[in-house]
Amino acid sequence: MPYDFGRIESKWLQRWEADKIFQPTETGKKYLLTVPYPYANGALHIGHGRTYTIGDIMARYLRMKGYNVLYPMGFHISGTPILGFAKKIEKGDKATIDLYKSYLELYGDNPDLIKEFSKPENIANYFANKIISDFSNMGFSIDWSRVFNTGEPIYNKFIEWQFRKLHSMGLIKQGDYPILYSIAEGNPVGEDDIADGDVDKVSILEFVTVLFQFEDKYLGASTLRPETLEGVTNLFINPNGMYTIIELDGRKIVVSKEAAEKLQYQRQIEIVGNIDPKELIGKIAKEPLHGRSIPIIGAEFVDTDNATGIVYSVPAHSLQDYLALRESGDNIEPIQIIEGVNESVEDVIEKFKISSIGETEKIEEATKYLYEMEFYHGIISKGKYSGKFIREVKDEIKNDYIKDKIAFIFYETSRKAVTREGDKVIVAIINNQWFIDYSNEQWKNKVRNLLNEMQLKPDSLRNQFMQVVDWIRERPCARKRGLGTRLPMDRNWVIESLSDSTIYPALYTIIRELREMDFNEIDDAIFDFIFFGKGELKGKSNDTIELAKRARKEFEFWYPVDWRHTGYPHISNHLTFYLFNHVAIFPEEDWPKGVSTGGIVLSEGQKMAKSKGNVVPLLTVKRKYGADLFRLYFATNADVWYDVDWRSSEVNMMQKKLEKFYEYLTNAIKYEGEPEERDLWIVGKFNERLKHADEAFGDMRIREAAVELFYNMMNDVQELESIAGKDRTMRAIKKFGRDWALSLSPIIPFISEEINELYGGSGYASLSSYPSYNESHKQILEEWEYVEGLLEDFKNIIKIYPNKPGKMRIYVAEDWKREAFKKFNELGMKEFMKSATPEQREFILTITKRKDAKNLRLNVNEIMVLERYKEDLENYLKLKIEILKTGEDDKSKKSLPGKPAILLE
RNA sequence: GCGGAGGUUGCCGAGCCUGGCCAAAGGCGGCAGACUCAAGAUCUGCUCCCACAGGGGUUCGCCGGUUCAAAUCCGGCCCUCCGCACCA
Repeated sequence: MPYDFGRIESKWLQRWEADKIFQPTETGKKYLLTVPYPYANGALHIGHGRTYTIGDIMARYLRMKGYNVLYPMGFHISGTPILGFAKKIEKGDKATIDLYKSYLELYGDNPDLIKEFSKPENIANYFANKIISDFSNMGFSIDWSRVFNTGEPIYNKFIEWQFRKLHSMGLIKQGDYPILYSIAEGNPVGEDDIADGDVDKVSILEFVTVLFQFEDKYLGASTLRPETLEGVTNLFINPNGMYTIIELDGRKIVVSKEAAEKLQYQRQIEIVGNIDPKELIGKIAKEPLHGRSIPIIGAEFVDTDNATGIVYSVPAHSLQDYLALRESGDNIEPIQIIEGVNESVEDVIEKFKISSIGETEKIEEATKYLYEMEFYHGIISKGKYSGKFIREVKDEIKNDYIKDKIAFIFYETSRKAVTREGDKVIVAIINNQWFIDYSNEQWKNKVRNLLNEMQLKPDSLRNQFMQVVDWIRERPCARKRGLGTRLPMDRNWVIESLSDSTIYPALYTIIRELREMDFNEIDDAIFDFIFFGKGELKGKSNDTIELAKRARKEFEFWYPVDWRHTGYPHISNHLTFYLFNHVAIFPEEDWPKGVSTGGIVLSEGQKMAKSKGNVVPLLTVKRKYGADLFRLYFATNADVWYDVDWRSSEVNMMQKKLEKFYEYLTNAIKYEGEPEERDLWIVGKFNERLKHADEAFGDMRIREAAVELFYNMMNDVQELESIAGKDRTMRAIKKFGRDWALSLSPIIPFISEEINELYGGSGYASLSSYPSYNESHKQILEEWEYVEGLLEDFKNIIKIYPNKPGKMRIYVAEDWKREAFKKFNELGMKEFMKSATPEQREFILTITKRKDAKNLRLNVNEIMVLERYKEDLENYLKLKIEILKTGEDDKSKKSLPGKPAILLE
């Protein structure tokens, strides 16, 4: 019977679905296992597939171990991406249209359906449906009766309830917040909206703009190093630039024209007029600390499109300033204000071999070098902060300047950036931005306590989480656009897509009851009742009350989440929010029990990326290889927490192995008759491997379990076949074939069902008990392993034997050696030596030097075992065998108990 | 910078927690053989060096240490990769 995965997989899919076998009811030991829902904006690839496969393998394993496992799934549609794609399709953007047409083609749908995709909800619905079929095809044991998406009204009500709760607990705040922004679009922009945003990240820099008095105005000079203000010697301004006078907080300030535009998005300013830089150059300004007179010097290197387009110059501590002054010939004496650093600006210029100000790259590198040195080791030697380390007072200095109104903050992008449409990206301050206040220390402490109680895999996860909890601050939780749930406190805002997906596993438990409820009756009181058992449902209809009670029961039964698994990039965001929000909203008994993170998937050795053309869609994999093969590949190729590489050549190798496995099991059943007793070591071997694999599964070491049960077991069977021949092997396989298939059911569920049925198993393999360890063949296994040792020795010798041997003499060690060795093991060296004969002493001294001494099998009746396998070995090795007791022969004297001497001739 | 992971024999990649059965699983690649008219596929064996009757030597990023014994434990150093937020 050839391995036809298409036939087998669709057969079992239909049966599973017809019998709804993955829709658990509230009985027995429950286990709620979740994986974050996918974002429904495109076809899934094998990277997504791996995470859900790991979840499913664990779900299936635990189900077979007697747990009542619920593995639910929903869809994420919140945020801007789907909206953005819909908009682009509406606008006729070619790249986006081609991409979505390719998805339609992939799924075998008419590419003309693309028109539908100008509506975001159509994109979401289309892909949600495709993902359901993709996931089902992969054999995931998901309860689809509980599916929902984050855009539907019931979900919105649930999230609104959550946010009103957070708000009432004082965990939601408002404040001003800098953000990347496109003037042309009038909107905030994320990494995805920026050209090359993924490869060259844009961050927000905080410049301190210091005000230097000039006549009735001020010049706003920007710096990233406000601690050097004491050392200022002059100002630089671009003679070819355009400058504007603005009014801010009642003062007239000169900045570049570009800066003035940006500032309109950051502060309340008014444009007063323009000013020609020539009117400034050569004149004098006053620095704000002591009112020293400072010359204004023209310098073309000043970029008017970076910060305010005016910089102050500290030649003693800035390479660029030093070089500029040296080249302009202005005779200005640097003012040293930092000590404790061994190298001066001149030294660094020397060190990096910089000859002119044009060498931008070298200067950048050297500046970083100098800055890090001064920041970590430098001590301020002038002014108010004298004697203090820069790293300790830098922030204080900045804040003092702002307080004293001699400086303000100017936000700038870390590099020049444009959107994918080519519009300039700047930094804007959003007023009254809503935040979730993750900086709250009491809240953090609760999360820390939870982390100490939780099960986490891999072990390093606990440290990583603790670290994140330490540095996490307020997080903006709403945006002005996007799909999702409107913020109940202010309906102009939409809850941001990571913030609306933290406690939703709770919704899986009750969604079915909510759907039956009269939608208008669903309100906060209903959620309070279901989740906390609080309050009475006054004024609700009887049906609603009844459903709410049922929902309460479901929730109490299934919650908390026993395990959540996802990829490691989620540690610092989603998983952390998941913990924080559970801790805030739910009572302690409903807090998460365990979390694990997994590695990512590489394709042919590289990160998957559309630009590299190595993205492998889940669907094509399923069509080409079948779900079982896909699952087996990921199970065996790397442990959960490591990255895994998808290489088609290796997948092909694995396919052959899997076919062979299937062939063994389907063939074996056709063989009549009982197996030979002497071949049953294979059953012992299976049980040993099963025991080991069971332990590994329990600890989520899926790879170890899979390798043991699949690879190693296949090798054992092939070993048996090469010695016992096909017929005997097949009859032996029948003895444990069904258990073998069942033991692999979490990984290859379809083949498992097929084999289980073939072997007359009743019911579904997926719902069977996991096979249990049985030690009835332990003795024969040990005896066989003794023979394996002999074969090993034979191989070593045959390698160096000049021609083909016709005969092998096997000398079994004399009994006195066995006795001596046993005695030695019992008594230990010291005691043994006291009572031993000289002959015994010499023997023990020589063999204890051998490193394999501990390995000897002493409990085997060697002659009996050798006689049993003599014929098999003769056929296998193609020579005659003679079994003898050790005599006087030199070679034969090498025999040890459990390790006979061999003589070839 | 902060935090995490890791550097193993031609390549990929186990082992390391719980030192000795470790010249170190498995796969790829390579070599030889079987099969074949031939190629491919498949199967078998070999694949650090030297011995050529089961022996010896040198290896697991580098340098030291602990130990009878270190790829494994400890200390220091060098190098690589990943995450660091308003983005799903």
